[in-house]
Amino acid sequence: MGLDERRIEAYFALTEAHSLLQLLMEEQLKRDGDISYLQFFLLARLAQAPEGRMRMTDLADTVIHSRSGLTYHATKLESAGLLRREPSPTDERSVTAVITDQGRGLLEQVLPGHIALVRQGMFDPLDDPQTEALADALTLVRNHLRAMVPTSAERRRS
Amino acid sequence: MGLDERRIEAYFALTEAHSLLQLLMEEQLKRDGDISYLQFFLLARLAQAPEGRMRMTDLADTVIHSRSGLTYHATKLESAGLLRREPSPTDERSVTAVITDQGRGLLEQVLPGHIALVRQGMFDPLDDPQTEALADALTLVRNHLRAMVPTSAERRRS
DNA sequence: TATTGTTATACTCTATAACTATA
DNA sequence: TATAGTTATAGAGTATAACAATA
Repeated sequence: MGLDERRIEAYFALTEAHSLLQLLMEEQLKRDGDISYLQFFLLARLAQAPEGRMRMTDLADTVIHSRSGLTYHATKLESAGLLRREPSPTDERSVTAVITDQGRGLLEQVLPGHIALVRQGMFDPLDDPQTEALADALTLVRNHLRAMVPTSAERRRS
Repeated sequence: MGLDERRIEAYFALTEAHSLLQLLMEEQLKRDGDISYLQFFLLARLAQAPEGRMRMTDLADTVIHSRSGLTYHATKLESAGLLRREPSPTDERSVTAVITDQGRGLLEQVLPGHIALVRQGMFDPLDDPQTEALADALTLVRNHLRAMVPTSAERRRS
């Protein structure tokens, strides 16, 4: 078939590891902040952006969803007071999503448990060199995939 | 916070890599076999089990879903002729899911494109030592998480 | 009593295309 | 004409608890 056993194993391990991790995360985030995994990621992504703000379309691309899907979640997060949407001054078609203080507060509330779970679930079984190697490889793969996957705007065109 | 930048980066890379990969997979599987990622995994898991058969509860655990969720998908796959359900001879409460010839046929139809995509998306950016290291680390993490996550029966009890 | 699988039900999420407005 | 975001709507998937049958 052209892809050796070792690689197939690695692929399935990636998928299953991520599924299991996500199951644990979903529980933790629900418990600590009554928030979904996806919404946590949206807030986390916003929080690390300059001034906590990002254009809707760019935000959609980082989380892979269709724009309508992002609108759906943005509406929910906005109702909960965790982000707000502002018109862009430079391009009036654009909307900028901004994380609120309350949104940052929720992140702070949820992050300690989240990070503890990441450490426990993902890094406890690895020593330092293995951790380095994993980080290096995953970063390469992620960057490669980013280039391969069309943006939400590109997908829409076709 | 106790978890260094490198590890947080690796964690986010895992999540994003898997999301991007899944987006590509979903398209490929839909196109080549009109099947979802989850249903592909159910069939693939069955196909690699002895005699292509597995107890419903065990199958649910490998794919992480609730039992009712598995019943939902098993019903769809059965309607499509891709698996069948048989009563277990040893325990009459149990149901055994068995992949059909048609199910194996669909896997064969879909696998070449799938494997090509795995190679292109996941392994093209890695050299051999990096691939080895990634496989080793992900396998350790996966096994560790398997032990951490309660089975569907255990989750039900609580 | 405990376990297996199913069902009913309500809910969340997703995806498409149509729509408005700005560029 | 192309792009940004929203909306309407329809469909897929999910989770819970209640259920019947068996251990």
